[in-house]
Amino acid sequence: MPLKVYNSYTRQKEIFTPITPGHIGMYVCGPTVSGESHLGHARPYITFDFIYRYLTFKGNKVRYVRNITDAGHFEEEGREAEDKVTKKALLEKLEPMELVQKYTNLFHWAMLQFNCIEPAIEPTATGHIVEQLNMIETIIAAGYAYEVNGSVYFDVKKYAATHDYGKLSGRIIDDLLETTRELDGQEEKRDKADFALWKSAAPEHIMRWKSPWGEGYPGWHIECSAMATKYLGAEFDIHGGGMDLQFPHHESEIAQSTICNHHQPAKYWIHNNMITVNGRKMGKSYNNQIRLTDMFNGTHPLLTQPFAPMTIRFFILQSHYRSPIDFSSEALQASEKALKRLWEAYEVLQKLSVPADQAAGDAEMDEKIVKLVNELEEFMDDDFSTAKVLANMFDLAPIINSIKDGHIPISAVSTATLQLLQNSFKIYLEDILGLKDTTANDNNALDGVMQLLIDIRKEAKSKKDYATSDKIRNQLLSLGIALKDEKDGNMSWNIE
RNA sequence: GGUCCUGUGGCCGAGUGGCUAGGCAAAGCUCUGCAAAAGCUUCUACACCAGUUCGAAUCUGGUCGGGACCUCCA
Repeated sequence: MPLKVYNSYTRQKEIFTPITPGHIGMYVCGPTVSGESHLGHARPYITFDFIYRYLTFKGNKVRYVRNITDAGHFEEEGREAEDKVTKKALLEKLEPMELVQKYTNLFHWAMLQFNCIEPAIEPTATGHIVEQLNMIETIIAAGYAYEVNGSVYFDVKKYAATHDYGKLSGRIIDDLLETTRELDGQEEKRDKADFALWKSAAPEHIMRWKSPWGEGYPGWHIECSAMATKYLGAEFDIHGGGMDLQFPHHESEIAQSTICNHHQPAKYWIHNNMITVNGRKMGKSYNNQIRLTDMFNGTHPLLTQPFAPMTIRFFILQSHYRSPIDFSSEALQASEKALKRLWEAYEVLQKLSVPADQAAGDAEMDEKIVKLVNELEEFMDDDFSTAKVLANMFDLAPIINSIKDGHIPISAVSTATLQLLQNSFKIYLEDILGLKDTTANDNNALDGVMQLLIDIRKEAKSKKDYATSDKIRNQLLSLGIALKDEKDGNMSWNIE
């Protein structure tokens, strides 16, 4: 079955065909490490993580490149046209690279919490100044950029005369909002639509590099173009990022790369939608961000409790990546419970076993299971519909639990079907959706203690000493350990 | 102002013109010493108005509401 993806560039779902069969180049805009990641940042990285996982599952070798923006984008509208990283560094009295390192480490830690597979290459902007300078020189030589007072700007008007500037973002240059504010550097530009490739650095600016136009630092857009070209070539398969990057960032990347490489950089542009708070995009502009560390700790006025990284991942998976999701503590709570239920069914499933070569005793049930399982790939092939994948899994969960409870006899399903079900749950839940058990316990001592308590409680119950059995169960619960009596007289437990 | 997206049951959210999305919450039942869990059942909606169609949540037009981008932004 062919994979179909929605290409932002053509605004339609297309059959995905890698440029080189079996190999895929994917570039995703990474974080600007001038501050701590918030909930909104989690979405693209989780989204492109399951996309990466799925492409790999489909038998492709994927080179996943995600940059670290550590040079800081100049603030085009800022009074001082200061480098963002530098500005914060001064406030915190840290060396710029010290700050960059701190937030890079924090970012990596958060990605680990979310069970995101690390990219194959994670290039930094500061590590690719040479490549960026080369690219800028090529653009100047081609006549599409000009230098003013040590800064270099891309000539959008000239480019647009012969190229499709605005196609990706659906923009018409003449319709761009007229800004009335006096902006730094604005008067240097020949046209308000022009964007900076290189900015001359003021004397107090710490991050600076030598260039043919004097000391300065690179513009934001050029870094992605330079790194993507270096590691993935003039044309690669996928370029991803948040929808808010379509303009001007990705539009500008297209223009730069097209002039340098004579080619639109990416065959497929994939953009994830935003996470909103009370209907408003989470971000700097609205000052409504919830930092990831606050999510994990529950330390934010909007949170009623801490939320585990897997809960957040599951929350994101429950809606389609191109739909906006509105954050709320209630919605997260629902996700937490749903994930728990699904995961417990999954654990039950892995413990089921049937005799080899058993035929299906209930053909209808057997077929139903096979159908639900086979649809999983169909859904993922349809532009990564993770929400539908989960819906089918929730349809399968009661069947699994019923088999365990005996409401559905184990003889109803064939050996092949049970194995298919077990394998598929593992592949989709763990390998593709990237979920994992967060309550997993690998402490042998605790296991032993729990077994001891369960034995004592069993004994008490058999003597109808309910005072003792209830005491054990209640005390454990107050410690956050839930003990459940099962049908066969056994007891199971898990840490809440 | 320009470009675009969107309005689904108590809440969150899938939705390809005709077929129960799913989750959470709630209620009832079964199981159970009690509880929890689990299973079964119930609650069955598509902002409003008009149109196209045998048939529209799904297409078209309009009205009203919400949002994104046009500035750093995931």
